[in-house]
Amino acid sequence: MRTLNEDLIYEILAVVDEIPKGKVVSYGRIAKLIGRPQNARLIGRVLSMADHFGDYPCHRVVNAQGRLVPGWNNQRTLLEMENITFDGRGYVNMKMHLWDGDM
DNA sequence: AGACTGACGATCC
DNA sequence: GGGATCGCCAGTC
Repeated sequence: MRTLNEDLIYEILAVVDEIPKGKVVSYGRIAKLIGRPQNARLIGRVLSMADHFGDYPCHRVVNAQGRLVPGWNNQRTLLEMENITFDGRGYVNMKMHLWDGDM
């Protein structure tokens, strides 16, 4: 049986791949979708190695504050290309771009 | 087995 | 709205 980790990766990447262009999702939102509402940190962990599994729009995943990935300054540029807008501090406008999820 | 860490979230101030 | 603290879960040392 696959380790919990492998199953987790599959589910997370599936959700990430479903994120429409011009939208962003918080880690907590994905965590809830995969059935681990309190494991939002796992999303980031998996996404960090998502590139090893394939090409996924991990740049569309931000935290609940709308903050981008620390150390990945280029993420903002990628999001701007997707018509994502930012507020004065460089945070994503969650109110406007937060993906509905499974709605 | 135990302790620390982290692409987080919610709460409190 | 922003900064600080606690809580969760899994991975890593």
